[in-house]
Amino acid sequence: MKQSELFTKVAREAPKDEVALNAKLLARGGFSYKNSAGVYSYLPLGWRVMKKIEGIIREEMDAIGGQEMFMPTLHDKHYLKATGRWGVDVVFKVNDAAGKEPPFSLGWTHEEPVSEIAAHYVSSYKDLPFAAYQFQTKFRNEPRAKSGLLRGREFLMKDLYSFHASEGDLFEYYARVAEAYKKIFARCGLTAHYTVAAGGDFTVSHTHEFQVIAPAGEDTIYLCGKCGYAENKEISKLEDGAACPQCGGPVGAKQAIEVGNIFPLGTKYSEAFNLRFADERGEKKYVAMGSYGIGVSRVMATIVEVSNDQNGIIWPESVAPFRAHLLALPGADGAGAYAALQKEGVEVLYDDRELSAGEKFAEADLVGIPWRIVASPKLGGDTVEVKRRGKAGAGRPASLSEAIALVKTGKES
RNA sequence: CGGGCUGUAGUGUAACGGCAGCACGAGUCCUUUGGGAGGAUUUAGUCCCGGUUCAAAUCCGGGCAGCCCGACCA
Repeated sequence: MKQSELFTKVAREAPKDEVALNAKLLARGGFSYKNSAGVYSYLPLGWRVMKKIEGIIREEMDAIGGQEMFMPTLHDKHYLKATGRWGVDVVFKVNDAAGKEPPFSLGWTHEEPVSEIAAHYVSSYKDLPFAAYQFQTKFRNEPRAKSGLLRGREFLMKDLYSFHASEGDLFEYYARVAEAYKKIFARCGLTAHYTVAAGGDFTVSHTHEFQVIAPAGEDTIYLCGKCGYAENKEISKLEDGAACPQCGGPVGAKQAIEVGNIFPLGTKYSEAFNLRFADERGEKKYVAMGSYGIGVSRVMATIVEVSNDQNGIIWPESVAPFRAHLLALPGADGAGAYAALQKEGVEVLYDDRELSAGEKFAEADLVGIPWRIVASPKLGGDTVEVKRRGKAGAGRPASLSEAIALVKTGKES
């Protein structure tokens, strides 16, 4: 797309009410806009990143048999009352008549609705197992929104729920989801550590989180430097410098961002919604469930936290809003290169604006698109410059066709 | 939800209880053009409600909002 047509603009300064690096960079680049504390809009550039992340998650969920669906935001109060979670303090209640009990809550998670739906369709062991997921806006009345997009009152989440005839089958699937999560975070350019944690309001048993080491993280984990085993401080009996319970190596305390979690729920929710099946002998049993979340907006913010330099964001290719940023410096015409890139199917943002070279370079660095192609009057007619965002020094001159091949494949010809 | 801090233009700041000003940004035009260039011009503000006062950005009360620490959490 032509940058002159993009309705957002890059800002030289960050908003004064943002402290977190992710929020500063995302706001400056025109990726996000804060509507109120902990409530953000995703602007065209930011939404493209979100869609890329969503696409990666969707592929991996589909690969483990997840069936995508979409559940409501508005939840009748009988759902949370059934599981004793109506009183959870982060739940937003929606009022109607004054003085009456609010009839609805806004969805903060979806174990209850999905359990009720499953109960409607499941009657036999032959109906199991299955797993369903959605991308849905979650609402949580955080007493204190903070850390920019890392902790909002409203955020996009992928939530997967699985249904099984036995605990054994549940844990088998649980391990498959953990593998899928590892792939997702790796594909998003993140190093996520599989971490033993507590279940909070979701389950009494221990659960697992995926934690990305970052100073902005709200969690402290004890991570083994040798084997990678990790425990969340909230349940851990370890301390900094202790011996790893798995391999005896040294564990270190690290600040980390929780980008995903997986919960073995057991039968808590199936009992509340009478979600039962008849086994091979006709005996009624409760379905064993698991739930598995990834905060999509948090993943985006986490990538920004760990992938940047003093000039701005450095997007991994897999989630970048565009693959290439074509800059037409003053006196140069980038139209031919733009057409050629589009013809080759390269997602390209074409900076066709009348700005000085310095401004274009500075803005391009901030926006952080992986491949930069510069058209300049200093270069010969069909020659451009190619540079990888984050690489030092000037770009490399190349013919337009060489440049396109490089951008498409990421490899020198 | 407890504790703290702060609300003047998009950002940063100034104004004794006495005309709301400056810089940067943003917009328009001209000149410039390889790392945020220069000139002209325009734009835009005292968070809200009430009180005290001849007079309130300034003092008082209440509200609202934002940020930070804690508790809680994808």
